[in-house]
Amino acid sequence: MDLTRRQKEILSFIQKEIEEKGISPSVREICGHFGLKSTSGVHRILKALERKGYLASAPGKKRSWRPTRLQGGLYKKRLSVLGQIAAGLPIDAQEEVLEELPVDSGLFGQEGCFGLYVRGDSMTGLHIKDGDIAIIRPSRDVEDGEVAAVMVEGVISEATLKIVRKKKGRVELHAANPLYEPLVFEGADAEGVKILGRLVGLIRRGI
Amino acid sequence: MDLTRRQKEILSFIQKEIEEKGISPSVREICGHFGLKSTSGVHRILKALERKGYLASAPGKKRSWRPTRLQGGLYKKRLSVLGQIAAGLPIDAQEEVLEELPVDSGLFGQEGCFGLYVRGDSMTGLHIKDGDIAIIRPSRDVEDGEVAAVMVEGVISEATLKIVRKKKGRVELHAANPLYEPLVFEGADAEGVKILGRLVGLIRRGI
DNA sequence: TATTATAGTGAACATTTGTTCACTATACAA
DNA sequence: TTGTATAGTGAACAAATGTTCACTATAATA
Repeated sequence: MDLTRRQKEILSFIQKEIEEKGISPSVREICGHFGLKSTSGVHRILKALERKGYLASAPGKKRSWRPTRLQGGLYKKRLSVLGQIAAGLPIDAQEEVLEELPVDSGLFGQEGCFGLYVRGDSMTGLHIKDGDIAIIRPSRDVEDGEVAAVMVEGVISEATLKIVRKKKGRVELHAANPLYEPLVFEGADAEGVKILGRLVGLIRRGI
Repeated sequence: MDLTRRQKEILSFIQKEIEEKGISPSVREICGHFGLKSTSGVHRILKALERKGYLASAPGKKRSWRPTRLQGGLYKKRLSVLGQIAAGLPIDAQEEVLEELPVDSGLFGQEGCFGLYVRGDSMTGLHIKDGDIAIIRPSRDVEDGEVAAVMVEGVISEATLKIVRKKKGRVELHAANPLYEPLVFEGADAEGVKILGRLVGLIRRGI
């Protein structure tokens, strides 16, 4: 019940194609990859792989040859989109993942980033639109003038994007839109400002 | 960006079929399941789901409609950034790849997309900044009013982002910035407008 | 030797299937 | 009202594709 060299080659080609492209190769595409000129030889090999239990197909249906065993693909670290973050919960709470984007989170400089759907028009001055996905790198603190995802205990119950301005003894949260007044926190109130992380990137889809 | 009821039904049917049977349903199988008698209506819905980023397909290939997310992340294809495209060269010329982003190009609805670095401020009205990476889906043509990467023979020697407006016998290329005058091409000149593809997404790094 | 399993070529067939075009209809908003 | 987005029907085209038949060739084995 062992596989011949050709059978192994074709089986692994099919696995690779499905992994890379998401659809199974046609018989002619398999021929092309191996420089073969006739489909019937490949078709016979597919039948052999089916008989030996490595492939399955829906007879007559296009691109239906596929492996029976799911190759346990270890996918790269993906980017989680956390829609709303309940107050007090740590960022790494996994229950809130709304979506996993097929993006290596290292794209934005460091792993461990996460995404937040942007709602509203408070950041249009920085060309961040409603519907965008803001990429946040977790951090307890940011520099003066940087954009951060923040929550304020008792005031803002979900994460919002703000420009953080630090003055002596107070913290100002500015929108990038003149229609919105800055929020100013002084003294003890400034302690309530919780910084979730710094804005490091943006993804926009469905334009 | 929301889905209609029909769109949700069809998306979830495709997900279920792939999960249960291992291959994507054909357009006619989708019709059959919902008791519809014509494929073109379903096809239009598939295109809508593609435009909204929920499905991807390999155009013309059988049974290639499949989810881009919320399902199995089998797709690892990366996104190539083509900085400048020399006039006359086909889009698929691989020599111009400036960078490979660790992003599944299916994130933006369809495989085969590529990126272009955005330079200048001509698209700030659409909140596209200098330094952004515009994600382009190759296409010979776009609908009136859509944003596209275009070249004009003898006038624009590298790809630029423009809003394409089609009138009778002429083509207008608008910037999304009142500082820039639209370019108007009439008659024979309109033939020189080469559309490289449609804007489908955006990535911003290093904020 | 004869037999068997495996591979490959070449041609052809019949379907499946994605895609498009031209209509119609409905709901909703400007 | 007009326009726009969404759905649906019906017909048709062109290409992709699985499958089969008839051949040849090579290596291993009884």
